[in-house]
Amino acid sequence: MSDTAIITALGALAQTHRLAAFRVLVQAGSVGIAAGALADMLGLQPSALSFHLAQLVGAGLIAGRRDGRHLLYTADFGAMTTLVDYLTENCCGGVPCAVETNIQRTLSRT
Amino acid sequence: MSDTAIITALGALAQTHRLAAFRVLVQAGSVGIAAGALADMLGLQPSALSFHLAQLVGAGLIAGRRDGRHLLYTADFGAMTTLVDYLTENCCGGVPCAVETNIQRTLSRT
DNA sequence: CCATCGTTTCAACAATCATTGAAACATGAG
DNA sequence: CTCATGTTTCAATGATTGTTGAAACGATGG
Repeated sequence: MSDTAIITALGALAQTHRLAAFRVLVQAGSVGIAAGALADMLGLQPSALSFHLAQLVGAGLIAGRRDGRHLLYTADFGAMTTLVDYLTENCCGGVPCAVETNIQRTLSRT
Repeated sequence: MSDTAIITALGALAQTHRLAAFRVLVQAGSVGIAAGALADMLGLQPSALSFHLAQLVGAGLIAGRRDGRHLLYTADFGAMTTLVDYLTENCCGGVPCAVETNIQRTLSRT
């Protein structure tokens, strides 16, 4: 993921409706959610949501696939991880640091 | 960190110069870097950098402190972690998932 | 086919953001 | 006190972004 791709991804998430949509999709998992259903959940006009989903797709954060008349959208977890890694890269000057993420905490509960 | 604070933070990072500045500060650690030195590194006019630093401060991602004639800026690691956690919250529907961050990899090298 | 449903595309407008240069402010040196 | 240095503030301009409504597109059922 290039520097400009990171900027695009951050910019895509830096908007109320897009962040909300992304989080819903992250929590929905691989089944995905149809555009219309998302629009209802978020209280957006179809065209407005379509605009925002296009930005998220362009940023590589979500993907859409057709299912009959519906378009199902799903979050791309790989892209999310790449983004997180980029932000924390060389964190604290490369010294192992005290920063602990919630993914890490989840995994430590074995 | 509220939803709007997250948006502010993401928006603050979603810009070439601000992302570059933040990353330099993240890697510089707690000593910090003076505004002028940062402007040189990034090739920005002082006023332009000041504008961007103000946005990062406003987003809580960095802090500035005076040292004589200089203003030293440092990254706020806590804010960074909060941001990362927010993005990955309820990742994969709450099921412990395969997403592994680089912070986590750093810490596992014990 | 034809009508309809779900979704996207487009054009237009308002609002927000980035950049620039000049001026102002704070600090420390002589 | 006065001057130079480091940094910020301000106003103006151009560029980008978000919203809206209407129109178009693709897929399905009758």
